[in-house]
Order: sequence, then structure tokens, then C-alpha cells
Amino acid sequence: MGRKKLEIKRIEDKSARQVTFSKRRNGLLKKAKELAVLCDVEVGVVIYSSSGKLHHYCSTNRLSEILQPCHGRVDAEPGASAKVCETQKNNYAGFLTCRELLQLVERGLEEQYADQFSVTDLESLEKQLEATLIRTRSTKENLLPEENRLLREKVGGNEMDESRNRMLMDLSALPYTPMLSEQHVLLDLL
Amino acid sequence: MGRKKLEIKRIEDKSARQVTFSKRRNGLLKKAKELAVLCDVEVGVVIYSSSGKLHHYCSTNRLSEILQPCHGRVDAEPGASAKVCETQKNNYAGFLTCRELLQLVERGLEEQYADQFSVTDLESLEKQLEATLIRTRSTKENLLPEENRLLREKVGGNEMDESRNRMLMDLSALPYTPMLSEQHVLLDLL
DNA sequence: AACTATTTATAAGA
DNA sequence: TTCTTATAAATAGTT
Repeated sequence: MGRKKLEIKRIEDKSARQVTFSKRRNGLLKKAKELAVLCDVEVGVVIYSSSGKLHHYCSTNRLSEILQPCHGRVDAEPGASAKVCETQKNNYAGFLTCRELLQLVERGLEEQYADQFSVTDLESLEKQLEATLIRTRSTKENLLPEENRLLREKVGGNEMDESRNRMLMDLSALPYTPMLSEQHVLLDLL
Repeated sequence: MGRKKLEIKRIEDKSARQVTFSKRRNGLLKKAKELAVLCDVEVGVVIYSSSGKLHHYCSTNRLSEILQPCHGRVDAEPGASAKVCETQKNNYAGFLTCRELLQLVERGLEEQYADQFSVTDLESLEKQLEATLIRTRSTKENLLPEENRLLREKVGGNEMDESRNRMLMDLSALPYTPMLSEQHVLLDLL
């Protein structure tokens, strides 16, 4: 985009690099905001300029807290930052949400990508993930009938409202795969 | 950018929102990469789609280093807050061993089993576990050839000892399943 | 910082 | 879904 097509490689001229950084940083942050708003998703962007300055965007406070637990220190008062970190700590003690839990796994994997994990470590992780996945499915399948029953009750009654109706539709959209046969196929595969 | 100017607000039509998400997510990740290369800066992008799937880009191997400015580089004021973050560092997944990581997952699931999670929560967890599982396998497959090479080198030499021998046998016992086809079958299944 | 010539991204449509 | 295309947006080089 510009007078000439630009090859994507490090811009050697420092001044030109700085100008491009400024333009494209703004562009990236703008795109991130648009994506978050248009598609109603959580987006986080973090940029460190070579001078060490931090630029970032987070579509929600929660994401910001999760991704940058100590980020508050960058622009907040020392006292406040300590408070943020304290809160964070408590989150990790045992009150993980579903999403936060998986974020931990994701982060752990990133670390492994670095270099320090062996094939056998990954084998172990893989096996445990398989087991966890199967257990998650099992739990879901067990909950389905009960949730369905409750919903039918609501629908059958007179108090059915819009939100309940939507919940029912969401549920019926879930593909039902019998747990046992699924396990067999999975295990054969793996 | 497109046939018409688009107002930046949540796209209500689900299908259209999904299409736009897919396009703009790719666009954002591409822009992030370009910025990182052109301007020689560190960039991290994280996107959670509403289905709970994680998409991300990171210009360096160590995602956590970028996403957690707890490493002193950006630390404005040292002292108390730095100390807090030092403590907190130890609580994060990035610094957990493989085993500790999975223990966290197990504990999190136990919490969920209690009662407070819905079918849709579990659906989301399931999806994220699938993605993580696939990524774990991919990493393993990538590491296998190199580890094999190193082991063969050792075995070929004279310094081969008992423990090395055992490692080799462990490795050769690993079933090798090509990553790509495996992904396809898995995705079809799930 | 502004200004444009171009390239790039992408909204609709096929 | 995937490709096509008209148009909007971003931006490289210039002033």
C-alpha cells in the first residue's frame, strides 16, 4: 500500500523504520479494535518498540488482566499495581474459569515450543490431554439429558420467554455423539 | 474496504459475522507479522473467537515474555512492585513443569464437575482441549526426527550406555502418525 | 505532519 | 465454502 510495493523484511534505515512503525502500529491497533467490535470477540495486541516502549490494545479488561497480569505496573501507581497482582494471584489459586484454564495450557505449550521439553514430555502431555478431553465429553454428555429436561419443562410451561427459547435452540444445535463409541474410535485413532 | 463502507459495530447476522471474523483475523495476524519484521519489534496478538477457539501470533518463541512484561524490561519503577511480580512469576504456567500444568487442568476440571458449569461451557472447553491436543502432537512430531538423529548418533558411537539405550527404545515405541492426515480425521470426527 | 499514488484488505456477490 | 471483483482503507514515498 503505497507508492511502491514494499518487500517484507527489516527496514534498515532507522528513520524510515521509525516512521513505518508509527503508521503501522496505529493501523494494527485500529484493525484489532474493529475486529473486536465487528465480530464480538476478545482481542489483545501487545507491541514493544525497540526503545522498549509498550503499546497495546485489549478489547476487554478481563483479557488484559489475564494476558498481562503485571501490566498495570506500566502506567499505574505502585500501590495499585500491587493490588492488581494480589487479585491475580487469587485467581490462579483455584478459581479458574473454563477459559482461563485453557489459557494456562496454551501458555505452557508456548514455553515448550521454546526448547526445553523433550518428546517424552510431550507424549505425556498428549496422553493427559486425551484423557481430559474424554472426561470433558463424558461430563457434557451426562449433563445434556438433565439440561434438556429442565428446558423442556420451561418450554412446556407458560413462563417461557425469549432467552429460554434461545437456550433451547442452542442446546438442540449441539451434535450428540454417543460417549462410548466415540471413545473407541478416538482410542483406535490415537 | 469492500463493496460498501462498513460501519464499525457488531455484525448481527451470525453467518456474516463468522465470514468477516475469518477474513479480518487473517488480516490482523498478517499485519502483525509484517510490523514485527519490517520494524524489528516484538508483537503479540491473541484472539478468542466466541466459540472459545484461540488464535494468536507472536513474533518471538517466548509468548510469555511478550505477554507478561514481568521481566524487568518495561518495569518502570523497581522495588516493591517488582518484588510482587517476582513472586507472581512463580505462579504462572509459563514457569510450571509439564506435570504441574496438567495438574492444574485436572484440578480445574474437578471444580467444574462440582456443578457450576453448563453444557456450553464444557463444549467450549472441549474445543480448546482438541486444539491443544493437536498442537501438542504437532510439536512432538516436529521434535521426533531431531531427537532420533541425536540418539542414533549416540548409539552408533562407543559411548552408548544403558540409559541412552533405554531412551532409544522408548522413542521407537512411539507410534508415528502423520500430523496432517491425523488432523483431518480428528476434525471430521469431532 | 500532510499529501497522493498505489498497494492491500475486504464486503458483497457468484 | 471458496473465488471473484468492486471499492474502501492503509500506507510508501514525497513535500
